[in-house]
This record gives sequence, structure tokens and C-alpha cells, in this order.
Amino acid sequence: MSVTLKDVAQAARVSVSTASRALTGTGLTSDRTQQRLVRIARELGYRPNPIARGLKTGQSRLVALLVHNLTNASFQVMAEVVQARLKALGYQMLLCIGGDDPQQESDTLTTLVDHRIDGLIVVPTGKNGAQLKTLAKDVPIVCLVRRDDATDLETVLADDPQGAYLGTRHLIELGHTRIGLIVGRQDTTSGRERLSGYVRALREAGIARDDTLIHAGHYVPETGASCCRKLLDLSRPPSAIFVANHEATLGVLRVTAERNIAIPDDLSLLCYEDMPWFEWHRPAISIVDNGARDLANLAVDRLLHRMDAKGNGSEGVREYRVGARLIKRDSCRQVDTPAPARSAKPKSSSSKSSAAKSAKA
Amino acid sequence: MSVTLKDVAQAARVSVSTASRALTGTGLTSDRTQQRLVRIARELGYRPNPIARGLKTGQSRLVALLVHNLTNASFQVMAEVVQARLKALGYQMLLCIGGDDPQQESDTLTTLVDHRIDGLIVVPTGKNGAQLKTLAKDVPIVCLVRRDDATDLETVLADDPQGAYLGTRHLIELGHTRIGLIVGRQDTTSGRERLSGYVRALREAGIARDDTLIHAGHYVPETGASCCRKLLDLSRPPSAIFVANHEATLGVLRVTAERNIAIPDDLSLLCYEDMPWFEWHRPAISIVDNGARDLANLAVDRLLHRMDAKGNGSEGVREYRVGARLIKRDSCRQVDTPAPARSAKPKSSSSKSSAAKSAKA
DNA sequence: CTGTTAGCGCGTTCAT
DNA sequence: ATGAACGCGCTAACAG
Repeated sequence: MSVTLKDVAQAARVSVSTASRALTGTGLTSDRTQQRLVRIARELGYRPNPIARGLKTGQSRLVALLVHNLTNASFQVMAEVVQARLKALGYQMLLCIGGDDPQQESDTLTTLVDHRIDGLIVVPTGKNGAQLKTLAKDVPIVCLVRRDDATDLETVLADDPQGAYLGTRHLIELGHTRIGLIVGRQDTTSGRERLSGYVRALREAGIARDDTLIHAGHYVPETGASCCRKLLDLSRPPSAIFVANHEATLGVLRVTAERNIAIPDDLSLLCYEDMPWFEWHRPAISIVDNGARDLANLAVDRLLHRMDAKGNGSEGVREYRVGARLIKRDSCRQVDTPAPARSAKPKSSSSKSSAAKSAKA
Repeated sequence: MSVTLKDVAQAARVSVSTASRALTGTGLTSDRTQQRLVRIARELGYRPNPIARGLKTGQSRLVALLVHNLTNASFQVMAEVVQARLKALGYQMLLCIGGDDPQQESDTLTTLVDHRIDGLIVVPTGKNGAQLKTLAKDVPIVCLVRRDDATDLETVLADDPQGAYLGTRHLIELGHTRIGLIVGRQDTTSGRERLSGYVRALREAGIARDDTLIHAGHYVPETGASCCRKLLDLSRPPSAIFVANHEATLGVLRVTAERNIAIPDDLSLLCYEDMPWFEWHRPAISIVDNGARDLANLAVDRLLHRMDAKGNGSEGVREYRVGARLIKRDSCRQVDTPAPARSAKPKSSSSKSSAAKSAKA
């Protein structure tokens, strides 16, 4: 069916071992036979069998990427980046979808090590720390986007505290003082950190934290919808909403559409993580970009590093941050600051703001 | 490091082969030892090594899915479906991204067979027919969404002729007579078929085909933008645009936004293939659904079938169609038919319906 | 029903 | 520098 090393050896009238050495380039062969074998192998269309090689070497040229889903735009670009990077190095990517479900994650992990993957980039649920820790002894692992607190694995994180801070500050600078926050579950790294960034920006601006403006929930559109409704139903609703829970964005958009709320005229909207259509949407949606591409690239870098330095356990930096950045588009507008209510906390009753036309640039 | 079959055999005081038979369940062992071995294996935490097994059996429990990208929403759901289905059967999905690039596709294909994949579902570029044909001798292959005309591989297609027909007819029924079409490359199955469906609907309605209204192009947003501009710049621009090139949709939306064209008031818009945000968009975008989920499921079914019936070459049906369906939302509106310019086939002249407010249901 | 033997394709000792 | 022999972990022939 397919030509084996033996075939090449026979054609070249050498032993399999010489053929092996010549083709793997261990340098223990004369240049002449080396080149001859390479040529013959190519002529015969020889392709080394990764299975057989793997059985011997314990490697598979397979690297796994385990993410929660493919709907999340960040995971999409990460998958594409990882696949491209790895392919260039002769690895095949094994993309797995864990659904943010601990059980599924656990199952997948065992399957993966069964297949003797050479490396793993994982967005952990956080519930399988023990298992991950064990696996890490056998195979290089890099955590991405989320940290698993039960482990001390090398981790590549977005700079969520900064991102949320930047976004919130942006809204504050536009004059908003009541800023709704819809954020992810507080048992996840990003959920907590984005909240903290939001709080910090508020505190710096001397704005009192109002917990009725803060909603945390699961990573689904429905979260966005229900939280958004709650915010809008407040006696004093926010003038801006910061949707720092990526998947909740759709729900928020639905509710604002349902209620005929004009963005940004009636409500400013800032989202976290880009989606391809955000910039084509009308109005184009301003975002805090988490740098998915950079995150993936860095994760690959770190993984390759650990795969090279095989055997090395723990040493040096174990956590990296990829900076976030604010991308202003058209979904946030300047509002009248009724009065520089900065002193202690005597907000001036924001009577009413006639019409601050959308300041587009 | 990990416990092998030998370890289990020793612990049970039997030979490796007995252990193998007992655990693989070939039934050639006494029930007693069978169960005993299963128990011992579990106690020891034995996990069979797929690499070693693969070397022997020539199988890998790996099934590849090769798509063009992950941005296309259809490919996303296909990937998720395929992964879920396969995992349930003990296979691992090897997701590969070919970028609709023949060279990349070719490279990936060879890598995949190197890894001795047990099956392949591929969205072919159409330029590697010969290679696919060769590979098909070694591994079951099912083509998805696109046909590779150079092969006679089993193929699961969307019913694009019907989908395009349904969509076009919908617009016609709403009173549109000048319907712009932005469609995919004519060297692809779907590109051609969608055009044909559009043409058929027009013909049935007795509307003359106007080639200035028809644009075909590559699967990128830019295509949508430039084609959309051309359509709008026509002396007699269309009252509706059917974007039957999925990835071009974003470009169309941008242009309409740039030009401040209200949808559906100024222009009706119908798109092909759903995206998660279409229904949250404002207005919610009507679409022709290609049934990505069904397509993927059927492809998996067919692949599994061929993987079971190993050795069987060609027999029976080789092409399947998954029906398309129209999903009406809010981006298409009824228009006044200015005058029954219908001579040829005098359908009932529905002279005018002054203001048929967007028929929302 | 079980144990022995052989070999999948390759890398890596040993010798030479 | 090269060849012979061994074994990775497992399954599938063959005997018994």
C-alpha cells in the first residue's frame, strides 16, 4: 500500500538502520549515502509512518487544542492560529470542544493522552485541576485564557483587569456615571478580573459602586438578555452598558432592539472581545479587544518552548499577560455631564440633557 | 509511566494474548477470566495504547474533518456536530483548516493519511481530485458541501438549487422584479447551483434575466462590498438583493450602512446560510438555511457506513441532498408593483397595495 | 479456551 | 560508517 523504510533500504541496497539514520538525519552516515537515500526516498514517495515512529519514540506529532466551543469568536481565531502555526512545524492540531463541561473536559483529556499527544493547549474549566496536574508530568501543557487555580501550569492570560479598566474609563470619560456591567461567572478568572477592572476605574473616578448595576452570569446569550432587562428596568437605569461577557452580547442586542432603544443615542454599548461583524454592524460596536491572535501565538510559543526543553519541570515565569486594547467605534456616545459632581459624592440630580448629538469621532 | 497490557497480564497471571482477547472482547475467552481481566485492568487503570494498536491494525481512531475556515458559521456547526458524533463513538476528530487553498489542501491530505486516519470528511477545493481519488482507495472519504467533479466520491450536498429558488421566489412574491444576486464563484458547485435556482425562479415568474444584476465572486466580504456598490450604482438599481455568497454578507451590510440605506425600507436583503447574530440583528435578517447541522450529521452517517462496510468500493447512491428552507425574518419587505408590466405571462395584476406594512409574520 | 510465536514500521542499541 | 538484532505495545496467526 504505502512504501516503507524497508522498501527504501532495499532499493538503496543498504540496511534499514542506515536508511533510518540517513533519513532522520542523525548525522551518523556518510554524506554520500545520506543524500542518495534522501533522493531514493523521494523518488519512491516514501512517507515515514508516524504511528510506527510514535510507538518507538513515544511521540505523535499531534498537539491538542481544547476549547469550550467554536461560537466564541476568540476561540475561532485561536484555533486558526494554532493550526497554522503547528502545521508549519509539522504538527497536526487536534481540536477538541469541551463545552465548558468538566466531565467532557476530563474525558477528552484522557483520550488525548491515550493518543500520546506531544503537547496541549487548554482553556480549562477549572474543575479538573488534579487531572491536569497529573497529565502535566507526561506532556507539556499550557493553559489559555483561564487559569486553573488548582495547578501551577504555565498560563497565558488576557489582561482582563486592564481591559475592563480601559473600557470602563472610556465610558466614564464620555461622561457616563451610571454604567451597567454584565460580566461572566465569578468563579472564572476572567469574570473576576473584569469586574475588578470595572471597579477600579469607578473608584479612580470617584464614582460610588452600585451593585444593582452589576450582573454576573453564565456564558450564554440568555444571560445578556435577562441582565439587560434588569438593568433597563431600574428606576434609575444606566446610560451605558459594558457587556464584558462575550457570549451575552447577543442577548443584550436583542433586548435593546425589542425595546426600541437606540444605540448610542439612548444607550451607550461597549462589548468585550471582537466579533467579525461588530465593525459592520450599525452602529459599529466599540469593543475591548482581548488580543485573541496574540494570545494564541504566545501560547504556541510557550508550548513549543516546553516541548523542546523536555523534562524540565518548573522554572521561571509561569504566567503571561497579553495586553488588551480599546477599539472605539460608534456604539458609545458622549453624554452631558450635568455638573462636575466630583467632590465627596453629592451627585447633582442629572435633571435632563437636551440633546447631545452623537459625537461620532 | 503508564500501565501496559503486559502489566495487566502479569497481574492476572495470564498471557498477554489472553489479556488482549479478554479486553477487546473478541469473545474467545471464558467469561470468568474475561470479567476478571476487565476488573484487574480497571483496578490498574489500564488504558490501551492507540498507537501500538494502530500499528498493528492500521487504524487510528482518528477521523479528519477538512474545512476552509472557521469563520463561516456553517463550518462551525459542522465541526461541532462532527466532533460530538465521533466522540460518542470513540473517535477523535482531527479538524483541519484548508483555507480553500488547493496547495494547503493537498499538503493536509497527505499529512492526514500519514497519520492513518480512519475516515475523512472534506469540503474539497475541487483542485485535488486526482489526489482524493487515490486516497479514497485507502480510506473512506465523504465530500461535504462541495463536489469534486474529478472524483466519484460519495458527496453530501446542500440543496442549493432549491434554496436559491425558494429565496428568489420569496422576493418575487413580495413584489420585487429587479433582484440583485451576489453569488459565489462559478467554478464551485454551490456557486453554479445557486445561480441556477435564482434563474429558474425568475423564469417561472416571467421576469427577464438581467445580467447586470448578477455578480459572482470569491468568498470574502470584499466581494460583497464591491458587488453591492455596483448594484446600487446601476441606473435602475434593484429593490432587493439576494446575497447567496455567505462570506460576502458582511461586505453588503457595510455598504448599505455606509450609504445609509435602510433595510428593508429602501432595500430588501436576503442572505444565504444563517449566522448566530442574524436573528438578533436589527432588522433580523431573513435567510435561506442550508441545514448545516443536517449536512454534518448525514456526512457522519455516510462516513460511518463506509467505515463499517470496509473494502466495499462503489455501490448505490453516491450523492445526497439536504433540503434548504426559507426563514423569514424582517429584512425583506413587500413592495408596490408599480404597474403590471407582465405582458408575456399575465399573472393576476395585483395593481398596488399602497402600503403593505412589513408583513412581519 | 489458552499460551506461544510472529510481526506491524521504525529507532536504537550493539557489534563490526 | 554500516549491518544485525532487539523492542516499543499490541493483535492475530498458529498450536496445544
